[in-house]
Amino acid sequence: METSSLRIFLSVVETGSVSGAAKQLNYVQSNVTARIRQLEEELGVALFIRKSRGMSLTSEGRVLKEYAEKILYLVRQASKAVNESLDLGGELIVGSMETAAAIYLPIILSKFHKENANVNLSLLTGTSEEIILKVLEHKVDCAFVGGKVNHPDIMQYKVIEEELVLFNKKPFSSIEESKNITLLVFREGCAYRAHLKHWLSYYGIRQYKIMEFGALDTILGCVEAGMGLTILPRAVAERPQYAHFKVQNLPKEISYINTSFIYHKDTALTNAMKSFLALVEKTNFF
DNA sequence: GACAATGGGGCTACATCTGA
DNA sequence: TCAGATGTAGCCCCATTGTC
Repeated sequence: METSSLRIFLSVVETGSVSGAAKQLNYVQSNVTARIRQLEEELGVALFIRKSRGMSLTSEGRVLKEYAEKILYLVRQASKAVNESLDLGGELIVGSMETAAAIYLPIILSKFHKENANVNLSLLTGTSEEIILKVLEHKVDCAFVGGKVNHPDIMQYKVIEEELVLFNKKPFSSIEESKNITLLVFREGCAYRAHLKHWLSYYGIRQYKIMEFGALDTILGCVEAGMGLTILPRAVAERPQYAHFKVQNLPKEISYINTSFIYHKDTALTNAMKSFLALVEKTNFF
């Protein structure tokens, strides 16, 4: 069994079809079909259920998927470790939710870069749920996410307790004004979005519209235009570029959320990873 | 029309053989 | 011993077919 076969296998799993995998890998469809067939012959089991539109995993396929992800992760780690031993620096992929990427990461990443100039550092942003999934799939080495993560494979510690505040063009004088509002939020899976919904249900407000965005600047631009409201850490309002926003406090019971630093318990502690962990530990986020 | 499977043929890497 | 020739296996692409 070759790693190239496992890559093709995982691509079919990810895209849900042979043609999708072929497009993703820049192969022709027949090549992917043949490689999957070879893998099935080698293992003596069917890995996929063929459908008229795409393929889905059999129970044996699901077992292989788990091992294939681990094997390819180990191969990547081995490559990183060898690069480090050759003093090539290796690489580190850091995941983060948008706000942490905008507020805290520039400080950490610039420090890390100064101390580890030969490490190829990548930053991947998304919602907390998306980033946690990527940590579990070993697609990022470590990450900053909102809230506490309850998963046995995740190592975590609190880096900061954020105070969340309401960003609205005209602050509410009473909660009655918040009926039929528009929420300006990140995609489903964002910890702040969940907190905002929690805040509304706290006051029994269930009628609202939702507008989703992918970037912090866009959300705040829409708040400024009077399109709706959002909740974000107070640290955002303290940034010079956002200092003109008038923010409103939330009830204390629901205004705090932890930002956690997480990594997979099986993550290989390469020099780059150790160095980043040490930096996060000694950084004062307040 | 979209998608998977199959057959045929080209290309490349590797092992083995052969002759100088 | 070494360089070139030959055979084989594996991977890939193209064209085509079958299924839904």
